[in-house]
Amino acid sequence: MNNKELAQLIYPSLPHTPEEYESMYPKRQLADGAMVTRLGPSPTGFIHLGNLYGAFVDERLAHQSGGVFYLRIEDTDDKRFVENAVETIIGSLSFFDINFDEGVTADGDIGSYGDYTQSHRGEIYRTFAKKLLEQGLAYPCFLSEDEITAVREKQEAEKLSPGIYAGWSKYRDWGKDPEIEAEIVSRINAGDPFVVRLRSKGVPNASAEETERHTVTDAIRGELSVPDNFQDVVIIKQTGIPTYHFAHVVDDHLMRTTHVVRGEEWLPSLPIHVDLFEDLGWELPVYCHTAQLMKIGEDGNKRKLSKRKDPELSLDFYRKEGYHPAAVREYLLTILNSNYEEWRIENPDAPIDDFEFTTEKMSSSGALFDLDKLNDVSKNTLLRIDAAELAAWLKGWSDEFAPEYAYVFNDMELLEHILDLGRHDARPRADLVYARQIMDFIGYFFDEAFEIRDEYPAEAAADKEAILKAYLESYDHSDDNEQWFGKIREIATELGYAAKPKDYKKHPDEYKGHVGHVSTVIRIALMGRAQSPDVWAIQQIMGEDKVRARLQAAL
RNA sequence: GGCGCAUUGGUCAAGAGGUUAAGACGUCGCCCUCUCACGGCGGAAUCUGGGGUUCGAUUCCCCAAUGCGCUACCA
Repeated sequence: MNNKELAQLIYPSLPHTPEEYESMYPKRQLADGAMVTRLGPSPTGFIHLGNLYGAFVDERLAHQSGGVFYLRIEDTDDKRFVENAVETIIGSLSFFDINFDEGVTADGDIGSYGDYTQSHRGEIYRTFAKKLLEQGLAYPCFLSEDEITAVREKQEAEKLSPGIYAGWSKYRDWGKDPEIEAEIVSRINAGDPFVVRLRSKGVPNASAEETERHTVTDAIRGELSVPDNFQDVVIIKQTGIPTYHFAHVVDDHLMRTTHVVRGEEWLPSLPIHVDLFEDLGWELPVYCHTAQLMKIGEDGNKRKLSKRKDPELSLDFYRKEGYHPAAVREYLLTILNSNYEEWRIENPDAPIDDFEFTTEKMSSSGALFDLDKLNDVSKNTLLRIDAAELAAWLKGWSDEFAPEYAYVFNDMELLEHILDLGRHDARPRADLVYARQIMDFIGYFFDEAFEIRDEYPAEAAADKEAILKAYLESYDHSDDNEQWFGKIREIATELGYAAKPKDYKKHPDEYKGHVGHVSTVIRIALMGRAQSPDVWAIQQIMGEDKVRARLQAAL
């Protein structure tokens, strides 16, 4: 029996030939330089910051070059399936403005390179596996789990590389031994379970000098020197479903992906993929192996972000806290491309997509996630969003994640005034960071959240009533900022406080305190806290009634 | 254990065979100022170590250390 007959025995009926698939999925008609990228999540539905980081690279590359970005569901591991995962994935990403042109959607596939769900592509994978079988580049393997374990133990004892490769699976050389050939045929006929393994061409356990190497271009890391693969990896599992390795090669070829963006954890299996691409006679895509996002662990060491331990890793964290998606994107870009911040300083108002993203500027070492930096980026990002938009966005956030703040949104116009406080000054305030923080920051405007939080300053606590009484009596809501502060100065002076802090600093014995202490008393009565934006501006937004009521209550 | 990738301040990082080794966040101090924020000025803080190559290396090479990853019919 020859290879062809064996292949026929294993896969007797397949609807299409490899050539037919090639013509069903022809090379894409795209402009020069247009990149085709893809995101291939498994359907656990869990998308974390690391996924977003990678997805962002895919999205930018494709959309910046006039190419195509598509979603493929990689569900070759049936144990990982989670209900509604696809919707969750698409939803999480679109929240961050990452949208697909093609692939799986909530209402079926879009695009002519599908099916985009790997578990629906069994016939395609089997067709190409059959081709490899016919050419003797793959073989059926009946090794049981126990046998494989035994092999590995023996290899460990002999200090050899673990795995199935030349010399370790009798099925590999099936053509040479009639006895094995007979066994294979009878077991296939008997319906025994088997896997299809790649018959690798590399020399097992060769020394560094003897190992053949291939040069592969990585758009992030430059030229990679990849050794020959000698592992007979499984390409089709017992279930008939391909492994990642095989699915990656077949899909990315047939879907005409030009750039494969994936985490650096794939680097060690690159030899397998190179081997497979060569066996199938296909051109290699450009690989972009991204560095992992890390986090500092309890032990002080860097470590990969883990979904169990790190709440800030889950995209939900940002949504629940109310980080604006634009801020998260902005932050991600600062760690993705080292020249981004510089660009942003030069182009403070440009849309983020105007930035020319390049893989060359990506770091090949893993970045540590930095919440401080995110917060800073977020402050500046929010400054670029106008109050009405911000208010609407906050409402959406509250509706979904924080209904306890519903009272904030009863008067949207009022909210806009509050949010705009000090934002249009020559040197705008930057104190809005994320929704939950904003709710607290502006809380004193609302009776529902108002509380006296801070202590009255020691210098003026004794005069609290006198100050507030005098203030209330002199209060004129139509005073402008200057008139208003003039009155505070008068009150301060009358009660024995310095009208200017400097005077008090120079002659601390001559005064009880200074005008700052007096205004702090007023600030606390009105806002409940010792720190706030300009009191006059706040009063104008609050309205006279509320101002008088608060002062009265504090007496 | 084997293999792969990585290593510039606390964090993100630019950088080139000869530089006072950028910048941002954070931090500290000062200024502005009725508080805070904003803004301005200034400070502390970095090339993992050891060998080479070289007149000279943080930069190139080797080794080591450390970190991360892979070593599945997971992805």
